[in-house]
Amino acid sequence: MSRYNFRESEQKWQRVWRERGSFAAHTAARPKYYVLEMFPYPSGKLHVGHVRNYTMGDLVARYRRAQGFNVLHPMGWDAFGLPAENAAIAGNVHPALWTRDNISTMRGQLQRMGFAYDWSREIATCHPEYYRHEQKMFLDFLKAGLAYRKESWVNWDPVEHTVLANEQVIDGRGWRSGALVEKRLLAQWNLRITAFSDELLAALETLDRWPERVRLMQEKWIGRSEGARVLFGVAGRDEAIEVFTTRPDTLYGASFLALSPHHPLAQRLAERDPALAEFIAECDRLGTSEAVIEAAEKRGYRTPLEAVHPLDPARRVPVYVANFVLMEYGTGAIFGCPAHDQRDLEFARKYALPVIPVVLPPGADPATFEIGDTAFVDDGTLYNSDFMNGLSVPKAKRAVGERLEQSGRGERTIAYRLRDWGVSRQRYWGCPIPVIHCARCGIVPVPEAQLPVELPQDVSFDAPGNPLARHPTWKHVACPACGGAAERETDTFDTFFESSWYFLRFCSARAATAFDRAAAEYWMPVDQYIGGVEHAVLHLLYSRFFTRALKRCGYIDLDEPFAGLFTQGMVLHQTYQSENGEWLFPEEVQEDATGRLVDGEGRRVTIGRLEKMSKSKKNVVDLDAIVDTYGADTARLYLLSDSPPERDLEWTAAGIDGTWRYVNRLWRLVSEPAVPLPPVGRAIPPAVPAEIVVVRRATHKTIAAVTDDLEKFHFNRAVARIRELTNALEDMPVDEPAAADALREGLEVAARLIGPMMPHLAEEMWQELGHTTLLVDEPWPKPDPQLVQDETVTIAVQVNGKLRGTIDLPRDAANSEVREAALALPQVARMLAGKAPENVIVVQNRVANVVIGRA
RNA sequence: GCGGGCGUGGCGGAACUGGCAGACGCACUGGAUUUAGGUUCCAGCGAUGCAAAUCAUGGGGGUUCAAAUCCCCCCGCCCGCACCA
Repeated sequence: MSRYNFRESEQKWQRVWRERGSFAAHTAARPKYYVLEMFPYPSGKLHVGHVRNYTMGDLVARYRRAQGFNVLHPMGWDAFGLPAENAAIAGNVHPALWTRDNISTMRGQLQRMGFAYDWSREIATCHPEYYRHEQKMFLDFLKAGLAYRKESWVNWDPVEHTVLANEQVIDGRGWRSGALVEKRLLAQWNLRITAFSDELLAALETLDRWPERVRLMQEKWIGRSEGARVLFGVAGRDEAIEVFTTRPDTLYGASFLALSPHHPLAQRLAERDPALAEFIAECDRLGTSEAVIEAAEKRGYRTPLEAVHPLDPARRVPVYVANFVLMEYGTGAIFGCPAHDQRDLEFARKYALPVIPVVLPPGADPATFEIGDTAFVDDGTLYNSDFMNGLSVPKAKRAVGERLEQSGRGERTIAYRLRDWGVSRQRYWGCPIPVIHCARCGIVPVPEAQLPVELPQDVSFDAPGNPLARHPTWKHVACPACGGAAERETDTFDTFFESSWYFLRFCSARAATAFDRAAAEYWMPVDQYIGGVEHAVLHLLYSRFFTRALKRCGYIDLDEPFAGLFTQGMVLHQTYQSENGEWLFPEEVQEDATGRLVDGEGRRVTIGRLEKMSKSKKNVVDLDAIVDTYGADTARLYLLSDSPPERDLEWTAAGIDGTWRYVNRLWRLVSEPAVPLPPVGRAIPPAVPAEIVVVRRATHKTIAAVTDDLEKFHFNRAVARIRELTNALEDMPVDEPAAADALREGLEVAARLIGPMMPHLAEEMWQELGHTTLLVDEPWPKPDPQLVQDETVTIAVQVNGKLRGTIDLPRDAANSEVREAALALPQVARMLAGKAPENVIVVQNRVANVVIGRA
């Protein structure tokens, strides 16, 4: 029995496609389709998670191509980033070389998978030919007021002299140095994404081919909330504290004010109050991560200040500095109303502050209503609130807003959670920010003619700090304005900068400008973007902003870069640990004679949790080994078939084995057909036996179902349908007349349908079936409408909603006919016992429910 | 903490707009073929039960002729939280 020779076949077809330029995209009159997968960071080797992503993208690209679309399907490298620098520090290899080698490895792996990319458009963002254009964009943003410099807080590692990412801060210490992290204020470049807050929020509604959850996450991230700014006086001082609140209606329930540790007033007080300074320092040790801050125990420091209530000057409330108040949101100060906010309530209980209810729940008695452990946060009727008494919450908000505005003690306003995008990084391996600092002229943009500002090659990583800043000559330049001695900016861009416009570069990857406008206007927006849900907010929001910023600067007339988005799940694998707790690679684990899992030396191995594949836990599979053993197509089909694409997938050895067996079954069906096949192109006789019609129906139903499934990204279901068709073809009644014709029809359909998933095998099948064309150039099959619908349907018969039997009737039979047939079923008749049913509900072609009185 | 999501046999999952729960596969069991292993083929496979039947979609409640699907409460797990990409 022959096995499918994937080694020969995959190499052969990859060569044929390459030689024919099958996947090169050109602008054309045909309708375009731009398929894009989130490009990888070249971290070393391709990860199975990447392959899952690209397999889906390839399926879409090949499917749309077969449907006659002019498809653009490019690939490139998000090549700047921290890991290259870490490798340089750890392994004494230059980031550029490390990156180049990784790209070369990973490109080879992608090519082995047979993905239909237009390789002539490959880009790597670390090349000056790429990043020079974003330097120009930055200068344009600067002119347009979309880029500016401001001080912001960062995690500082005092040993390494570097800024740390939140993920590099572990329990308040630098991940490598172990030093206690400090917070520092640093002048940083920012992009004014908040200028587009409303637009970015409103346009989410237009993204109807985006997952609901991603739109929701972005909506919450932008976090528009209507509220008020309220001025509290400070007793005995000529000073005011401005707070932002979404609940100005609860102002009479205020029992304290809380300032962010970074609030200017808090900082000023700390200068003369060592205990407060120590409290602030403690808060700072939490780092900048919002998750850590919010999860930490809520703590406050009581300052000697008392705030004067804006609506009642006789009332005073204490002023705290609290670790949970963020300087970045609102005004960096809040008023606490414990009765109607859970966090405030916990704070009030802890520091024995009064809890004054001012909103009465519907039906509650004002004389007895009290707040226990739970704040009342819903709508109700205001009381204890002077002029607001008796109003509902929305009406009270309006009333207090007007009152504050009249008295000059505040105003209604809208706050966003969204903050401007800090793009400065104190790192070497990134795109240099093209400005020059001159002692006389201040900040001077690098003249466009001098772009790109290239990274110096000769840098060292053997000392702490940013190698760019330490470089002996690079930063020293003449000021373009006055000609005097000046210094380059040594910060580089956040790597999200590169990924915020790469989809535009792909439209004309070798253009002398950032992109050719006509090409971009032809290809954009991306019709189908595919990537991990972990990018749901940052990358996707930055790209949406960037596109708008480019529009404002006259680059392109486009608002939304991604018309369709699909977010796929992760690839998980079992973890294994040895007796001493070390992680083990899957291939280090075996079964012993008794079926227990052991390592190479026969020691007991414990099975850990199912987790995302990661190098640190060693629960990874080697892609090259998989492709060596099973071939690219088997890996591709397995990744598509085992789980719904949006859900996580567990990689198992048994799973890929099963897929490999199917690949061979499919190949045998074509290479060793049960009956000799008729020649290519012979028409199927008009009249064939009923047994053959059944198979032909299966074939055409499969076309319809698979097409529908692919449209809806139900790839696992599409694979199941094709397997059902294969089962039907294996059971072909070969002795019937025209069986061979129906078999050829079914096999050709199977090859076409499986083409986007297993392109090499499909091409091989197509050739084996006698075709001289390339399957990749064949159109997508269309089902015969006559053969898609069955003539009879099976209708479920229920009694009181419980299945009691089924009846076969012609499709679309009259309700009366269904009713009669249902009542005639012996099981039903028995339960009726001669009585008439109370009701019979008939759902066409589906169900008949006989309702019998239960009395 | 906040925001988002998920939960169906031993396992991955299927089930359209509320209409036959378990398609398709993995694993397993029995049988056939094979020198052996593997492959291949046939049959079985949610639970209890001889059967009739009953019970089953994380748990509890509700709406409905009918609920995996809609509503309320609870539990568990996963993802994101702004300098990882």
